[in-house]
Amino acid sequence: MLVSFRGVKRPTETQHEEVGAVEGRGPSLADVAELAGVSTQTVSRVSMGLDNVRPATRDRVLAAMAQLGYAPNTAARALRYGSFRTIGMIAHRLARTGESRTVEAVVEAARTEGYTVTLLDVESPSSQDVAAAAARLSHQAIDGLVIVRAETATPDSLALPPRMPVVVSDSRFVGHHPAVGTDQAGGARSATQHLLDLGHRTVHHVAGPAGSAPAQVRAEAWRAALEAVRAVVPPVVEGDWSAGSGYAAGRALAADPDVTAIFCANDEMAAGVLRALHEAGRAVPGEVSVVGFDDILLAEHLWPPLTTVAQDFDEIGRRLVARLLRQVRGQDGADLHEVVPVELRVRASTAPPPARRDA
Amino acid sequence: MLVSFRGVKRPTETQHEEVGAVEGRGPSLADVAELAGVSTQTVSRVSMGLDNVRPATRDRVLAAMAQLGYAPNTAARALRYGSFRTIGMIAHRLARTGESRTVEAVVEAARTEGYTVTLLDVESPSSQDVAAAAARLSHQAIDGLVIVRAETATPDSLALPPRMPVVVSDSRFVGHHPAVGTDQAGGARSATQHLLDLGHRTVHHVAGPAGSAPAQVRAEAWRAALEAVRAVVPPVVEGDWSAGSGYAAGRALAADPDVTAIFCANDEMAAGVLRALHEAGRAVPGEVSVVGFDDILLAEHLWPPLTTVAQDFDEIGRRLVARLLRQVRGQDGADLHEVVPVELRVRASTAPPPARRDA
DNA sequence: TGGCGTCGTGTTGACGTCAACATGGTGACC
DNA sequence: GGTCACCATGTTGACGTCAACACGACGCCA
Repeated sequence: MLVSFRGVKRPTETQHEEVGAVEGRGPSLADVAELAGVSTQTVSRVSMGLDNVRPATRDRVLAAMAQLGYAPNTAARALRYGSFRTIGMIAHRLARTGESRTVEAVVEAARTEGYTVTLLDVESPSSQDVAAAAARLSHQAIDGLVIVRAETATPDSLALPPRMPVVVSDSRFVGHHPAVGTDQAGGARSATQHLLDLGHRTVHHVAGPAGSAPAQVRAEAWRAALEAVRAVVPPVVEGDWSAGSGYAAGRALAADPDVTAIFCANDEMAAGVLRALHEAGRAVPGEVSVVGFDDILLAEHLWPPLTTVAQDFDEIGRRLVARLLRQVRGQDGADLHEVVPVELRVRASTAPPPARRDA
Repeated sequence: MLVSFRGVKRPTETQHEEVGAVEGRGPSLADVAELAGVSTQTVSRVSMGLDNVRPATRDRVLAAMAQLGYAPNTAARALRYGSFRTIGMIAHRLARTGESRTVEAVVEAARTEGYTVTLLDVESPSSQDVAAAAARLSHQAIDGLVIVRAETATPDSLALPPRMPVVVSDSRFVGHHPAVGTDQAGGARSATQHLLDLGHRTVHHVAGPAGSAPAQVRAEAWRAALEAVRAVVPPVVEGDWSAGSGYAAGRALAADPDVTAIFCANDEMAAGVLRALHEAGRAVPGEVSVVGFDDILLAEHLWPPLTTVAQDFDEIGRRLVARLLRQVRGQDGADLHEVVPVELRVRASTAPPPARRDA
């Protein structure tokens, strides 16, 4: 776990080059102080905007700062304060909509708290990769860690640096760490119920990868909703969240004339399903209804506009940050799982099933 | 520009609490050294994995580290070395596809260089906001700065902290700072030419916001391609990159029976245009052809699959990071503008125009 | 057996900042 | 006119780490 920090070349010989030479470091308080003819402490006070400095002195210091191009050294401040005001965030495939929306929300929420976010993308959502990423980040300058969709099952909690505050979202680590997540089950249930309410006899499901906890929860809620009305539970078609996998699943489903309603575990896969249905010449929603999950920005502008379960990414981001910062401040240790409600957005991709041939 | 760094409470009174108490800081080299009965320097050597420590001593130190849960203090290391191995990145609306793809690519490229990325989202792409964000980041722990799509025109270069290496992408700051960008003009030209080659008499354009440099470049190249063949240059319909604005533009265009080909400045707006055309009952590509720009992950799964200009986000990310790190190492000062080539991906949304009524 | 290199480890100081305390000067009040 | 408070500013030390150097013990060779 202990990683060398080498490779940072720093000129040791060149003590004080001429003005204008490219130095490895910028000017320090001491440099400004010398130029302004005051002590470093006075410069520090000016730098922090304290008001117990005589205006004439302040002006002199500000002039010296400007001349030298002084900028405070963050490392020194962080060392002094013991905090970086930075949150680490681990995500997987962050260009995917759900992730990027969450990232944006967390960045935004962190900003309002005066924190910035350091990002790490892991190649796979496996426990090892996430743990390795966490270890890497722990060597970076962070005060806490947000882990988004660390999907693969893990036997235990993460091997994190001690004392590192953590909050997770939508992950297997729920139960081991404080968590904030979407109401996956409620969303899947209402999506399925919406289709049943429209008169569909049953609902097919294009699921996320088997190792993904949210995928499992969504599939389970879908199944439960069907069983609650004694509907037939068709076999699950498994995708990998990508539109391509949804397309593949959609081609299979489009070939089955009995399929009239499809609940997709996310909007990208729903887009693929829609394409497959179009290609097969099956009308949406005339012959087949489709529901997604996430409400990505494009959902409303797919064809037809997609009925979907909207996740409140902004709220999740806010709560993740709030929860983490409470830990950072030593106020929150409970491994609670907060659930953020979802909302079904009914658009044009769902309708009652076609008149039954055998009716 | 100088911002206070307050609000970080740190217990000054409590000197050395009992073991188990929640401390603001973790154990330091000194704590480990005391427990292991060695000097801090020896602990440091073990921590860095140097081999000039007797195995017995090393074991003792490692045991002490484990017992105390030691993790090296990044601030102190950064102060010592003068580097954080962290890149700052400023983006606007980063959940948008182009941005999130770039973010992902930069994060990935940075990782292979042993750097992590600190992210800052700005509310608007205006110069002030970007400058404010840069000032904020300069107080964070970064070695350099990547600015993505700082779109709004600016009279001058950014007011950045002195000595801060910067690289920009697709922005007005091109010319003032080293830049890496997509071949906007080439992409727009080939998109337009593709439609002309199919036999369309002219091509309509749904542009990005007027203040955006890439939007202007794309529009200008579209215009030039039309003028080169003496085609009529229809008025530009301006959007704001969002699918919703594309939808609005599409409704207007769909009402005009003379429109047979539309080049959209990005894929999201193209999705909105497609929806508007579908709603208006105009066949794509039978009556109207549509081309996008970006090749977002969903482009292939829109209906019909969208012909678009693919940006090589991974390559851009790699070059941005490489360029920035060269500056960080003091090897690169030229304000060159690197251009990354694009590729037209022809899919199903483009076809020859319908037979002319007046032919 | 003396000189010398090597190996393991300890000591010192510096990175830049800022809180706490110290100092000296000015003005107010009785 | 002396005491005291206050203000502007300076001095000291500590945050945690690590490079440079110091040092003692041991082994080798002449």
